[in-house]
Amino acid sequence: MRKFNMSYVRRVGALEDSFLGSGLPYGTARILYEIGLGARTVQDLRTRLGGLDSGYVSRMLRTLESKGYVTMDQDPTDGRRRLVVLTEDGVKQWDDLERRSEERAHLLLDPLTQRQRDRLNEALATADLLVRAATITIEQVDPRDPMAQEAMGHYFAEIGDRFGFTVGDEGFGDDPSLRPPHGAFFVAASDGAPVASGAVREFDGTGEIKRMWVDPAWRGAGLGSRLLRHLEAEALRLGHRVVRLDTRDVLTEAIGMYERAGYERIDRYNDNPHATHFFRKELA
Amino acid sequence: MRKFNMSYVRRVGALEDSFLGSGLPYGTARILYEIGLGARTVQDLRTRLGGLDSGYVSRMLRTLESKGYVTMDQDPTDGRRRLVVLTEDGVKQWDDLERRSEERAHLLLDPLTQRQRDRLNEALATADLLVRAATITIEQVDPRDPMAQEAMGHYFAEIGDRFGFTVGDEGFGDDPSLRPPHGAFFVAASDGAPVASGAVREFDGTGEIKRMWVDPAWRGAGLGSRLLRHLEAEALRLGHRVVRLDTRDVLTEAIGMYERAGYERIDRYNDNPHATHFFRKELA
DNA sequence: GGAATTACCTGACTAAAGTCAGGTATATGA
DNA sequence: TCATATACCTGACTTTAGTCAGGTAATTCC
Repeated sequence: MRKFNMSYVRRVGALEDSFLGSGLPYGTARILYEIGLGARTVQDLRTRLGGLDSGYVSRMLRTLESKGYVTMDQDPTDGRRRLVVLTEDGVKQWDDLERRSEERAHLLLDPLTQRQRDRLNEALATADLLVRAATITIEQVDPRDPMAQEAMGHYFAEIGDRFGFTVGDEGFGDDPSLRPPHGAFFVAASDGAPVASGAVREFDGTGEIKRMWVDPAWRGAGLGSRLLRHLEAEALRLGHRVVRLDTRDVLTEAIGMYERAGYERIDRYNDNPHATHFFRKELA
Repeated sequence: MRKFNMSYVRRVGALEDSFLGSGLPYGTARILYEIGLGARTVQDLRTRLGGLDSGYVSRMLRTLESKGYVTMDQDPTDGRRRLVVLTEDGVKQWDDLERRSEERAHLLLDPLTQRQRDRLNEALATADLLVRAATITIEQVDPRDPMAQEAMGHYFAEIGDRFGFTVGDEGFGDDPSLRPPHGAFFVAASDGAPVASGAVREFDGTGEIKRMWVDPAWRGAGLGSRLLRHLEAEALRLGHRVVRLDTRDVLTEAIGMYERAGYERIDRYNDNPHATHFFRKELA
C-alpha cells in the first residue's frame, strides 16, 4: 500500500495540478469544487475538507466572493449559518475544473488499451470500496440527530420497499428507548453520509438489537458484522448478558450474518407483526 | 479514476502526514526519503521529485546537512556533481520515517479482515502496474548514453541467461549504426530506470529492428508492441518502407508479438548465428 | 430571560513551498 | 583553446497554507 502511494502520487498527483491553471490556489479551488459538488454551508465545507480552520475557510470564501464565483446568504432556518451558492461564473469555473481534470485523466490513460483501462477502473473501484470501508467510523448519536433520522428513513423506506407495506410515523421520529440511559443508537458514516445504522435497547429485561440497516451499496463489505459487534459491546456495557432481535425471512443476508455471528433461533418473544424470525445470543 | 483520486487522497493522504512528526517539513522529509531510496546526486533528487527548482533542493540539502543527516562530497568522475550520502543519524531518521509510515498503514487497514486486505493489496498492485505502464515515456537516446548501456546490459545478460552463452564486448558498447543519421536507439523508462529498449538501423538497404528488450516484470503490459510501433514510425521517418528483424525460437512471447503486429516469416537474411526466425513487415 | 453554545467572521501571525536572477567551478565540443 | 553548457549554489523574493486569539450575531438550554 505504501509502495502504491509513493508511486501513484508521483504519477497521478499531477492530476491535482489541474486545479491550478484556473488562476485559483489549490485550497480555494478545492473549496469551489466542493461547493459545486453540493456543499451548502461553511460547516459542510469544513467537514468535507477534513476539518479546516473556520477562519481559513471563511477567508477563501471571501476570495471566491470577490472574484464573483459564489454568493452567500443567511440561512432562513438558522440565522447563524450562511448558505453558499455558485454564481453563473462560478458554475463556469467549476465546469472548467471538471473538464481540465477529465482531460488530464484521459491524457494519462491514453497509452493504455481499452482492456487495460477497464482493468484499471475495476482495480481502483475495488481499492476505493475497501479503503472507504476501512475508514468508516461508527459513532453513537441521538436518535433525533439528522444522521440517525436519515438512516432510519432509509431503513423504513427499504422495509416498505421490500415488504410491500409502508410504515407510518409510529416508531420513526423519536424513540426514547433507543436513547441513554437504557439504549443507544449508532450510525456508521462515510463522507458524512450514513451507510449503516443500528441500535440497542432494553426489552423485557434483556438487551435487544433494533434498526439494523446497511446501505445496499455497502453490503458484503463486512460492515454489518462490524456494527453488530459494536452493538453487542454496547449491550454488555449496559449490563445485559443476553441480546435478542427479530427479523424477517426475506432478509436472507441478515439472517446469515446473525447465524455466523453466533445467534441461535428462538421462539417469538414479541408481537411485532412484521417479524418472522427471532434470535438470541449470550454475550461473552 | 478521478472519483478514486478524490476519495483516496482524502483518506490515505493522511499517510503522508507521517512525514511530519519527524521534525522535518514535508519537502525536506521527501528529500531524505529519496536519498535513502538510492538517490545519489542533486540532479537525481530533482528528477525523482518531479523537477523541483535546483535552488530549492540545494537549500533543503543544506538543512539536512546542518542537522547532520547527510554529508555531501564532490563526485570524483565529474567535479561539478556532488554526491549525497546519509550519515548514521540520517539512516536512523530514515528508518523512523519508514516505521511511522508503516504504522499508519497498519492502523488504517486495521478494521479490514485479512481477506479484504489481500483484495486491497491485489487491487493496488494491479492499479500500480497499469498506471506505471501508462506513464512510461519512450525517448530516443544515444546508444552510448548510460540508460542505453544499461538496457543493452540487461538485454545481453538475458540472452546469455536464456541461451546459455555470453556475449563479449562485440556489439555492446558503441554501435554507430544505431545512431543518427541512419539509426536510432530508444529507451522506455519508468522512474529513471530503463524498462524496455529497441533500435532501428539500416541493413542491406532496408530498415532493421535491433536490441528489442522488455524487462521481464513488464511483459504482458503492452509495452513491447507500443515500442514496436514507435520503432516502425522511426523507420518510416528514416525513409524505409520495409523493416526486417531476427529473433530466436525460444522467445515465444516476442514471436507472438511480431506476428500480431503484422510481421511475416521470411528466410534468413543475415548470418547472425543466434537467430533462428526472421521477419519482415511492409510499413503503411 | 439570561447564560452558554454555535456558526461564522476578522486580524495578526508563521512556516512551508516555490520562484527568479544571478553567481562559480567544472566539463565538453568545435 | 575558447566558447558554451552543465551542475550546483546563494540571496532575495512571493505565494500558499494554516494557526490562534479574539470578536459578533443568532440560537439553544435551563
